[in-house]
Amino acid sequence: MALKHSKQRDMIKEFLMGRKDHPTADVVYANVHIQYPNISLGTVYRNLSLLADLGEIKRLRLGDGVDHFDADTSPHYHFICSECGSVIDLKMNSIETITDIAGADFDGQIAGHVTYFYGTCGNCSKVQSAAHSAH
Amino acid sequence: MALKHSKQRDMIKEFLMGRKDHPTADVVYANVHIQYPNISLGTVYRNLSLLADLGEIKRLRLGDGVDHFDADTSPHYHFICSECGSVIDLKMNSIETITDIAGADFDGQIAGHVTYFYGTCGNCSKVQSAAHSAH
DNA sequence: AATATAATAGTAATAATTCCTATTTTTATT
DNA sequence: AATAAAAATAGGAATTATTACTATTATATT
Repeated sequence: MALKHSKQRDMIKEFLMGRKDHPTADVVYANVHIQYPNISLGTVYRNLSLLADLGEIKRLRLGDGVDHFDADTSPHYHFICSECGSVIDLKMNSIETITDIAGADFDGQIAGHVTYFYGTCGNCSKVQSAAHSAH
Repeated sequence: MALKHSKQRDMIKEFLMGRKDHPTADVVYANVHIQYPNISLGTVYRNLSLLADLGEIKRLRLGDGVDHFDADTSPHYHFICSECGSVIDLKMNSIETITDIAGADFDGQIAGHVTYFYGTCGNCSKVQSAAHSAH
């Protein structure tokens, strides 16, 4: 049961901390694999899950069918672009009150909420308006 | 391209309209299969996706790795119980303002948000406190 | 150094969902 | 009612993300 140190886990965490684009498990694998060629995909999955269970990273489910991971565990929200799929941190005021609003007329215990926003990111918006004006 | 009528699709929609528990594709299959024994699982999946694309039903992704479906397309929010997995409609005031809050300092276009709440449902809360007081 | 145990690599298995194709249904037209 | 065109189906194969299995290796403890 006692946790043992592993180079693979260190590299996975370190890689994730150096990124702000919320990569998926296979992106983590592809990158760590460059510096540590015989790491296995199973090890990446196992450690991402372990780190998430320990609370050292966060697992993001953003409706695209693949889990994303984030080394930033501070409370914040995400935007996923419907065009290019990129995941972006949102700087925004707190919306924590929604848990109270939801619990006002409910007989269970609300522990929390999952929220993410979607639409067209800044880059894709620019590309679209450029393509439009070119016609 | 023109849509053609099918008994299978009717039965799937009808079944879904008679339920308020947001079943998954295989639950839909298991039930419709009773009255229409040679319907295939692929047909259930295809029609659920088609109906969702047409906007006649809603596809719910609630973080449990399986898609749920809801015949109620009016805007409302869901609660998923971490104990028993049941999905419950929430009657609550609007939280639509969160889209504006999120968009205040963002350079893309926010089209909408996905929010669901989790915790312990009323039933499971009762069971827990009963088990606790029995000690 | 010896031992115990956690972690790994590599592969097999699982689960949800989508894809494929020959056949059947539906719908429009005669 | 018969014909023809297109959509939908059944059944099974394929895909994708993820987890499980197991013999071997790495880590930590005495």
